[in-house]
Amino acid sequence: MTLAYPLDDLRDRRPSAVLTEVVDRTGVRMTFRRGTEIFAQDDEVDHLYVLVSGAIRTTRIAADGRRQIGDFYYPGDLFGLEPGPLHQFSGEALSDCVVKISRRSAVAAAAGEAELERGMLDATRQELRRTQEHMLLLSRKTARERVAAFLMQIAHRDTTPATDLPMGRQDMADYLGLTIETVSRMLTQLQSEAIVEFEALRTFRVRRWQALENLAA
Amino acid sequence: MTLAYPLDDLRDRRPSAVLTEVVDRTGVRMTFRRGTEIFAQDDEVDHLYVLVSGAIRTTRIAADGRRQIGDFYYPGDLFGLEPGPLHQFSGEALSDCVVKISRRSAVAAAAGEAELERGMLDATRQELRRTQEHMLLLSRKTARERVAAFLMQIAHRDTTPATDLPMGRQDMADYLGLTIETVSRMLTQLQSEAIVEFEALRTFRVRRWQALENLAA
DNA sequence: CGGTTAATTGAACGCATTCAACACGAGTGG
DNA sequence: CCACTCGTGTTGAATGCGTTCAATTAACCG
Repeated sequence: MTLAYPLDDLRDRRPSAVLTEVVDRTGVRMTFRRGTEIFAQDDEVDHLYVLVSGAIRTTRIAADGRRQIGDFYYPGDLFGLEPGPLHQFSGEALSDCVVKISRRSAVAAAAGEAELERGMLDATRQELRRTQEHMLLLSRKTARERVAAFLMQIAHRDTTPATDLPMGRQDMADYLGLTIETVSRMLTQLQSEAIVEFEALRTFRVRRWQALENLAA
Repeated sequence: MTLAYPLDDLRDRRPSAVLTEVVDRTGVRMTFRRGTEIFAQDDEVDHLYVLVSGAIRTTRIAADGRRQIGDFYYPGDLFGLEPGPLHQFSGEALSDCVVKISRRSAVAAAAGEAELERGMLDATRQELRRTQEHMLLLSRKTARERVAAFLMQIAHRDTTPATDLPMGRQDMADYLGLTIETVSRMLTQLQSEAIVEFEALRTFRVRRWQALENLAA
């Protein structure tokens, strides 16, 4: 393997982390305002994106207008990865954010074709796993369980006591396959049972972890 | 790339097709009786499977007993591919079937490590795409639309006028995130509207393609 | 502050589920 | 050939969860 860039300290990382590192180092830094599009549905897939700060959602609009959120991404995440040559989802900034972007060919040049492929495989696998979990949530969970699982997932990723929700209720609803009203009701319910507590509309704190875990099933 | 097996005629195929071909040629041929398990949930992922004849389902049982079908596989399909080191799904024979099985290391030896990885990436991408479509079906479609979409998907894959359903109603229900009763009702409904026609419990014929497509949304 | 968007709450509705009974088909044995 | 049984699928009636439609409240931002 020939390296056109010093990556020796990356050898022991998992393959997708190498990609992340390369993009973070060599990619073009771009900022996106809250609500703007980073890539669009039907765009060609040619870049790798690493989120530096802020939060991203991937969205898909069906022909009849029904909206679905593919996933949410946070700092450090690689995103914009898709199974085909065209984007099935669009990528949008949930908040003002900083993204590092590289063309695939640039990553291949920096890390080697083999390393790129290894990283892509690893990253695609992670994506598949997330999608499978998401599918399970959608297929057999009640509204209550979905919302609980969602809050747990979000709260799980940061250590700070108060967790920030970068997305609005509509985004949560479209991710969970529910309506905005149902999401709101479940949040109220979980709060009234002292399982979570909302300090603001988009900031909450888990009060009873065990209860939340049991619910999330 | 060094080849320990003659694969020159495979050069122009898509990467996953190379894997399929290698497994089909060099793998161990095994037969499974209807209803038997080919690999189990929590088994180590170490093999590649190519279905020669019959049909397969992948199943996942949640802690609380809720059952979900990941996907159905047909002759020519590569299956048993998963994102992690352990199987999240079990693989079961829907009918008596013939499967060719290779260890990953054997495929790597036959086709080369790079070719294996390229093929795995391609195959994982296909898997991801199927899962994404499945997710869309589960998140925002009505029972009627789900059943219609399912029948269309099945009917689409073969050219014979009468399509065989290798799975029972319970499997359909668990794939579609519905109950067996709802599936049955929707089938009756679609039939009463002359959109499809059941010649037997597990054999149907599409009467009005356009109507079915419109429904499947 | 007022104006605007986002979120919550309430009431009625409807789709899918649940619970229960019935029909059908395949296989077995009298 | 019919009776019996078991597994599978269908149909019916009642219930309930999440949606829909509508009104109210809360948060955000100039």
